[in-house]
Amino acid sequence: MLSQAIQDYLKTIYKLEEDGTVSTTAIAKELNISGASVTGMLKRLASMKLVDYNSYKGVRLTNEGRKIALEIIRHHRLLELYLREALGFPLEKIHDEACRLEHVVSQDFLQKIEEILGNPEYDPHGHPIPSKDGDIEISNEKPLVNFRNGDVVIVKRLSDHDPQMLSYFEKMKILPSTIIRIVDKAPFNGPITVFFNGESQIIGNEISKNIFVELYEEKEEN
Amino acid sequence: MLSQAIQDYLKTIYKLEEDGTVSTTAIAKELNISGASVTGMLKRLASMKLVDYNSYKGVRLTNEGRKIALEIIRHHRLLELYLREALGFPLEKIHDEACRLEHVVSQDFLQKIEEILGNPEYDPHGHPIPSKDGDIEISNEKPLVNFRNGDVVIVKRLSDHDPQMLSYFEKMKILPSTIIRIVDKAPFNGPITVFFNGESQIIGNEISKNIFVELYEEKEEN
DNA sequence: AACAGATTTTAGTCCCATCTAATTTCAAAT
DNA sequence: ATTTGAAATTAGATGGGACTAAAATCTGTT
Repeated sequence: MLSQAIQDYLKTIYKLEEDGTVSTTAIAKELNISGASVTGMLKRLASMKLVDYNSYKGVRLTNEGRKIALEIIRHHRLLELYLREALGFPLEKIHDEACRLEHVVSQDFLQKIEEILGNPEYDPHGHPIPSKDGDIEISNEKPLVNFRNGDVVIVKRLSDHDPQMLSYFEKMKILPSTIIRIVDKAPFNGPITVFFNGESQIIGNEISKNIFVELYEEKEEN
Repeated sequence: MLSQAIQDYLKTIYKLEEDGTVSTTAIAKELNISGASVTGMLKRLASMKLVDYNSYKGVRLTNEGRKIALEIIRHHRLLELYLREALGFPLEKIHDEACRLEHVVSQDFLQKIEEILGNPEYDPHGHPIPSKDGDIEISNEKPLVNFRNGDVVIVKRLSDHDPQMLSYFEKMKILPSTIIRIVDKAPFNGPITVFFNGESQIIGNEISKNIFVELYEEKEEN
């Protein structure tokens, strides 16, 4: 069994990898540890063939490393959903709890909750849940702020970095599947007036960068 | 936060404490580690005021140490019950899973599952669940083997050390609350014929030492 | 081409929790 | 009272994973 520390490194590298190779400093920041510690661990991970590492040039996951990262992410997202659906956790508390549980739950446990949840595809923030084999949907939603007046969009995913922001989303009832019409974007990166759930709301420009949406295609009645 | 190792030591010492002070070797056996390691840790625990420790004379929990041990045991037993009741785990698998989860679940998590379980008093093996303040029922049931022909007893608790035995109990439907009549004890520590759930069964002498029961007092109809 | 500043790595330390081997202490029996 | 065998402790080592301080490397700018 890989240590919790190693699992956390792999998970972090996976998340950061969207922007090409991953720098020592980026990992250090994400995990709140010193750069020197990261260098040390990257060498270990490289010797275990979990990452490809070149001094001063950053790091990438190997296939093996990615597989493990996705396994942990699978645990995390299933747990988040279970905490929310079965235990009624508020959105802003699920992340931390899942971060601790993800390293210790057994396959039996995961199988049970997956069944109970009905083989879900997305976690409560809208992230896709990797399959047992490590397949994961590639999603390409964009931040709300990128869209234009009059656009009607559907929320696909919320950024989950800031618990307070999540708490705000929950209070506002801005959640995955929410359908939003952009009424007005104030100039100079000002607030955005939107319409959803039957009323107008104003949301800040910064926050709107953390709501990831797609253009909403009206479905035909059947 | 105390390390998982420390939590495990305290839990183990608590369990062994029924027989007065606890020896280094007993702890070592229980945790599957060397005696030398235990001596080292006992010194640390003593310096943290979690145990009273005298070289060569064994160890006892302080009140503070006992409080923490009971907290962990509370986690463990609530989790065992939840795994069984809510997730349908088989009896023999709940212990290991709970051992891993008990160190990482939050108070929020425990509160939720306690609610869902309806503030239970016993875990699936029949052990009392400590309260939040660390109060725990003192129970005084005796092994089935101690009773005599004709006695009618109620199962209070099953020994949870051997998963295979638990699996056997489950298959036999010998569980806490089961009412058993002792029909015949074969001589020379032979097997015991018992009657319960409408049929006779024969159980081995060894196994009967792991079923803890009390004399059953017939309740009046009301 | 060389320098400045940021990034990264090296060198050396620390703490936790374990280990083995060697030694000490205890307690029971002669 | 001495011996002896078990139990416990000490001594010293190891690996994991973090740290700080110092040195090395990279990159962008002049």
